[in-house]
Amino acid sequence: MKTDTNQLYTESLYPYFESVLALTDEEKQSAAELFNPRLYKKKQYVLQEGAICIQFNFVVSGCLRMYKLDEKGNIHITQFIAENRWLTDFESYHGKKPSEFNIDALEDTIVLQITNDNLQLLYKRHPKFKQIFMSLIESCYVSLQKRLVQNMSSNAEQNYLSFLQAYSHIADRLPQTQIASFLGISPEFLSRLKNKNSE
Amino acid sequence: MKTDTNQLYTESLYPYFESVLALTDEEKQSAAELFNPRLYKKKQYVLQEGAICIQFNFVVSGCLRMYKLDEKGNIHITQFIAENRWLTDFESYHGKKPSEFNIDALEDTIVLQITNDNLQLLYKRHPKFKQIFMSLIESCYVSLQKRLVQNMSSNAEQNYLSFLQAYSHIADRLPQTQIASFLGISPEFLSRLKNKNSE
DNA sequence: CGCGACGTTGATTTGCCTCAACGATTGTGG
DNA sequence: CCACAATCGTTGAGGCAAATCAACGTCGCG
Repeated sequence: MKTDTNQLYTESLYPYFESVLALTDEEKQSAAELFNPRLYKKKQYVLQEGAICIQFNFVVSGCLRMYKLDEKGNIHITQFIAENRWLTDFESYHGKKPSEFNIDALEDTIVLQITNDNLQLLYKRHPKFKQIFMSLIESCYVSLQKRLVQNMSSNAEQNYLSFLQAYSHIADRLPQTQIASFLGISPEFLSRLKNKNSE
Repeated sequence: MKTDTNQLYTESLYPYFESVLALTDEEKQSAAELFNPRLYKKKQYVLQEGAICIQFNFVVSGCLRMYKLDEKGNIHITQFIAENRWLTDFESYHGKKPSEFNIDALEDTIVLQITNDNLQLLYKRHPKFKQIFMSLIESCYVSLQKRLVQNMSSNAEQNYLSFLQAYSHIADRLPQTQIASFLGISPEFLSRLKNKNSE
């Protein structure tokens, strides 16, 4: 039995789905039943390295980061995911393997979650969702590839500027240290870049 | 009407599909009908920047590279794709948009190609292929993410060494200039790294 | 209040690039 | 089949982008 609150959150899910394919009320209803809302407080883990990523997350409000620790303990941020975007570790979620990544909340964050089993159930009930999630994975791939190319073909300053464009919706909510870690540069150097640009 | 030669090539396609899901003879037959073989000579373009990528390519033999040109004319290689692996520009293929990428052949290369329309037809005839291609896209995403993290968390020397491991099947067929471009370092510096390691 | 995260600035070091020159190899047209 | 061009790999000298280490001020929070 779902609460009214859940119903409220799932409302924010449909616009995403319908940007790919229109849904019937029945399809919306199925989705609403199979997603569960959850609140993560700032700094709380959504996924820890070594655990299996059992949830596919849709961010209703707030912001998550995904990162990997290297052998020296430095963190490397692979993703910032804020409102109306999706996040999971595909390898762990799909293959039920222990994850190499961590996910935590940079702000208090409300997500809608679906387990892999429930996602398969959703596919079975309404094959249309296969198209939708295939399109979702594709767009994740495309943006990752864009980021890789951007990184390879420019210096830190240009990468920072194009980050500001691509992440204009959340850039001012992110601490500089986090942005530096995402860009793969030191916080000190990012600080110098900013000053240089504002002169 | 398909030739015996085509039949021969498509044989190499089934093992890939069946590593995800077992196929019936009918499903194999449908796939064989909808894929077309094509030979690209060394240096020949498979896709040129600005064109729409209408084919999804499965490499039967040989090796392709995908790359992007930056404003200075430097090339940045995003992929090396050899035997039994897949290559397309998803954004262009799916969205029918002009591509930002180039694909060409590093060796004489035989590919099996399917257009997006035929792929949709294949999905319609046998929905099982949706699962298979979804799994394919996922694994593309996963390996791209691994590469990004590897790149961010290590220096050029370690990146080179892990490239050799990850690409051990084709590393010795690739010119050093190409490998340098893939790693995002200059050919001169790669040369110095190699000498350093072999001392 | 006091501690820890954050941002800034300076001095120094270093990883990697650029430019240039040079052999070796491949390939190609006459 | 040879001659010449193009591509490839190597090596040296010099320069720059970015890291590192260290010190310090500010702010938010328990």
